[in-house]
Amino acid sequence: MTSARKELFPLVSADVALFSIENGRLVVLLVKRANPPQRGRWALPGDVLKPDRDGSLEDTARRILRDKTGLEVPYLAQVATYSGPDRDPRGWSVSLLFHALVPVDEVPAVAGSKTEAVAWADAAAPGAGLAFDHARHIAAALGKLREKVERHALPLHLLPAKFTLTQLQRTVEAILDRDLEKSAFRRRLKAERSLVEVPGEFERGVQRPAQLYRAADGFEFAV
Amino acid sequence: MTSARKELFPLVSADVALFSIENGRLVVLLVKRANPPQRGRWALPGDVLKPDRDGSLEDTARRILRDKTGLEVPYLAQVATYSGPDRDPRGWSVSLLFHALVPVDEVPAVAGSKTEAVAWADAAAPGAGLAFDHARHIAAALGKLREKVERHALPLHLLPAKFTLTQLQRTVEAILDRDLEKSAFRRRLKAERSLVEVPGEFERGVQRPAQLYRAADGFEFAV
DNA sequence: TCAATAGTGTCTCTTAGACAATATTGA
DNA sequence: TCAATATTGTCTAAGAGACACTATTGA
Repeated sequence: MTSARKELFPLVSADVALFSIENGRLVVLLVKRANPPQRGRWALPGDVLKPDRDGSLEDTARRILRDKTGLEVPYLAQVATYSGPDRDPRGWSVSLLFHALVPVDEVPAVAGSKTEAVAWADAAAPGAGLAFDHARHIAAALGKLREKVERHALPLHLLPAKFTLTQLQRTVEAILDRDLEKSAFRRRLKAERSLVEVPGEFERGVQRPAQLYRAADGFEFAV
Repeated sequence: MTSARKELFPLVSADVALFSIENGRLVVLLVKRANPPQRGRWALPGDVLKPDRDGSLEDTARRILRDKTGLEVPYLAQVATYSGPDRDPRGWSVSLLFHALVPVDEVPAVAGSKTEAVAWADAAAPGAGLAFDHARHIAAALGKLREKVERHALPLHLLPAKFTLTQLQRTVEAILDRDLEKSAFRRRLKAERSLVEVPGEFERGVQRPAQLYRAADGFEFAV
């Protein structure tokens, strides 16, 4: 039976690269696998499709994140699909990779509150020894994220509801791993409609207060 | 058994939007379905994954094109994955959509040589009444193609091995559905390394001969 | 010579990068 | 007043669009 299944029906699953910002660094969520195969190794959160519970593979991805982190993510999108007989020791498999963004102010909640072992890893260098082909998955998910941001999509889903332009710039810099020119960056933002000022609200510090902004109504993380 | 399969194992398949140029128009290949479901309706060429024969879903896509058209396409890439319980009457299904390009000089061979009913349709208006969600698939595949070309990827796989700059420009215009400025277009090409002159070879007509070019070694259809 | 298209030159406009100058707060 | 950023302005360079001009062939 197992053999028959192997021959005729591939294993279908979803994996999620959940990104956030921690201390100004772009990080990705890993979980320590509690079950075989690859038990004990770090991996992206993932699970097999449950046709009786999931209305789509995107639903599968959302279910995975709910189960592992308790979060409803504000942004989730397909990155790529991987398939073949050798990716998973259980047999012919298809897995759909998603990437998702979670606001920086929810990061502590994720890392702290779970019984399962979860950890944030540097997105650009998640470490060696990951399960399956997940090192490649992370690289692909990051590549897709960078591609969008390079094309001027604003990763507002990584920020709190209200944020300063400098915070946004630091976030974009963390994703692209390079410094941006302040005045050019701000000029670009003004030309768009993605942001709106929150009138009269400022972030205060030991310096001139910074205007707070929020995402415009109907904002989407896309070009 | 069928019911058990429905519950536990989704149907996994691949569909391919094969694009080419016909009389200066961007066209996409449709086949008339010979078997249920949706028998007799026009659809993208597609088939279910055969785990015993396919090394990946990309292999499935190549096999589909080989079977329906006899062609080995020079370019094939993932567009998106669609999934859910209601897309296909046979039950929970996952289908991976690819787009592919075939050179304009192979178009007559495709349309003519097959026993199955195949036809080229206008890619931007493939007509009503397509099977499944394939109208949406075509739109998505075309959107992905346009996105790449907008980002300055050159669709050389749609052209013969040797081509003129005007032929290339017409091809890009067919994809984007708008006219381009000749001098700006050529300036852009010169700045890249994607093309090389074929020394001493020209396309002749009733006008000044046009220099022939070919894709540079290692050319890839990407940004 | 002319029609037809290949190929080039030049102007302008927009946008991005570099960098400097000014603004406003808490300490 | 000063340190520390926020915010704005200005110069320059690169690239894109518009448009016109020159080049070369067959008929």
